[in-house]
Amino acid sequence: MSLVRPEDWIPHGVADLEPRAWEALRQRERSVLVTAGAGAGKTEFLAQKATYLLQTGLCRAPKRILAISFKRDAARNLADRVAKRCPPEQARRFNSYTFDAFAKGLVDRFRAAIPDPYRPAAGYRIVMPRRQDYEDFLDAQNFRGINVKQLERAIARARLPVVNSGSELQRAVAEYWRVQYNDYDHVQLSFLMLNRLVLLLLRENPSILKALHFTYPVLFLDEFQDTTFAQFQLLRSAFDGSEAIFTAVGDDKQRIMMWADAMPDAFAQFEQQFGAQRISLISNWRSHEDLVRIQHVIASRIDPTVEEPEARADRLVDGDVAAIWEFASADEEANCLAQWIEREVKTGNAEPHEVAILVRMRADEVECQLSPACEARGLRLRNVARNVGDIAIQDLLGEDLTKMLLSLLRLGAATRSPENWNSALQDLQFLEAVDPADEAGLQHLQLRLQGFVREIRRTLRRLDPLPNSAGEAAQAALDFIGIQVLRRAFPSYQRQPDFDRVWNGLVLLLRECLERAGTWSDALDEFEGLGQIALMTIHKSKGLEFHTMIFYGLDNQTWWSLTPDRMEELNSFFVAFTRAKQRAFFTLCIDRGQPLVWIENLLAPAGVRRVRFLGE
DNA sequence: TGCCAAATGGTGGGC
DNA sequence: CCATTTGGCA
Repeated sequence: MSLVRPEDWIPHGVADLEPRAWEALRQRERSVLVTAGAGAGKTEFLAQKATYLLQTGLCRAPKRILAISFKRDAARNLADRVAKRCPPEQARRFNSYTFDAFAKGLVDRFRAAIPDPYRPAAGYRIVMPRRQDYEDFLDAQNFRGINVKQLERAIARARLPVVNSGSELQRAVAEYWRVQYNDYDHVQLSFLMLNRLVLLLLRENPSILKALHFTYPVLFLDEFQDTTFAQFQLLRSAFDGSEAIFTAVGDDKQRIMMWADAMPDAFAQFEQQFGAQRISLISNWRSHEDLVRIQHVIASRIDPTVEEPEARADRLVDGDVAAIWEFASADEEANCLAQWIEREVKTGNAEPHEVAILVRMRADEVECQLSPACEARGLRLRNVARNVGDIAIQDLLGEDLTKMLLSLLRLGAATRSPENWNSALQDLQFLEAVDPADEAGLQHLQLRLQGFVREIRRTLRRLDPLPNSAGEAAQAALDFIGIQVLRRAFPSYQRQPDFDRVWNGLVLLLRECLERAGTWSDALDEFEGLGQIALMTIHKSKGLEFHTMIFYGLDNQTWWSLTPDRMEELNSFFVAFTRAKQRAFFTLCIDRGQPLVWIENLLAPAGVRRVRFLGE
């Protein structure tokens, strides 16, 4: 593989980088903290920098790049972008993990090196404790002066070994570890516990630390503003004292996870501990200049020193691009919103799935409030957080099982679908662990898939697209994969309850979709949320973008905490506003509460007005 | 058991 | 902020 000289390297898939992005890309002497507002392309920047380092040989085999994100989506997205630009032997050296996957990987690889009594049995299980589980523990162990938040924070900060003495909180943490290790063959570890185990592992094993330092001279950190104390500690314990160069990207104006233990000063800590140079990007590729101007008013309120971004997107709509819509009643609000969206769709301004309705909280209640009015106009609202059975729709859609079964069913519903054929073939190749170089093996898979497609087409023709057919259709696809094969390939489906949770949700949602769809193809579209208006909380919308963003409920009851001195709430408002590519609207209903006068005063000079919304 | 005052939750993610 | 739950006490 021939390498590109650094001075000859050019970006891939984008026209060019802004000058500051070039500076941050070429900085190899020290760590950089790339701060940038919404839509600046922070993730894309990381993908370009990875491509640069790999293609120029500045990161040369066997050295690797370690990229760490919070969400699986983000980690996968980053890996995909690099894989698209680099040949496989280079892309393989770009390791994109979530914090938790990275921690678990270390525990699994070096389990034997974890000192007693913390070394977990090989068959340990991952648990995701919910509030109730912590409460039950505190109840059972009679820790009465401790609440769930305190316990969780204490576990996140505890250094192993935990001494079972001293404060009640410390005793609770020690007791918690003991209880989780009670049945040694079925040790139950949460991700928080895995994090603490990694710290212990690295402290006790300098050789592992050395190996890490050797393998990963380059580190990327995505969404750095949301780093928790535990995660930051893990990074420090793993890479303090190494030569590793970090590239962290983030936006502290979008820091909205402090209530979930994110550090209040992650950027300052990073600059200090890792001697990082701060570089701010100024382009906004998402929103047009009229929106960017308004965004900057909010941004300046959050951080008076922030630079005004340069809008790099075109304005494609006429009329107001931002406003606060006032309604006389909640019913009028629902009807007018549905009517407004219906008109937008009819006039071709925006597709339903390009419109998002965002809420502060309680998306389920808002769904009940808005859904009937939407349905009455033939619009569908998808509340991504809604549970089907025991799993949220958005989680269900992210599951490997769902993705595989969906492409198989798609093959049965469509006459020709090269896209789904390829993804089904890839899934099959992974499931059966067939080597990409094994021509005969691949040939065999193709034949098997061909046979299946014939069969599933027959099945779907025989089964009417009605709710009662959901189970049988899904089962047919699952049988093709084979449940044993699936479980071998995906450890997360080995436990029956874990598999059932996904399976039941899948069948339930498919059944629901078949209630309103006329064909299998429509039902699968409905399943994926095609042509539906997305409804979600601001937190879930982070990182996403929509043609038109409508925030439901800009009143002092929904936003009880949006006061001039509560910074994190203003950040939330900023995140909501900056999801919009073309237009951002906010609804206010006197039924529900009073206007937020200080917010209106802030936005008024930027031309955002409160208007009494009238339907036609 | 019933009453009233005080506390609490609400926004999330991870193999 | 406010609806709901919890806790103390009679």
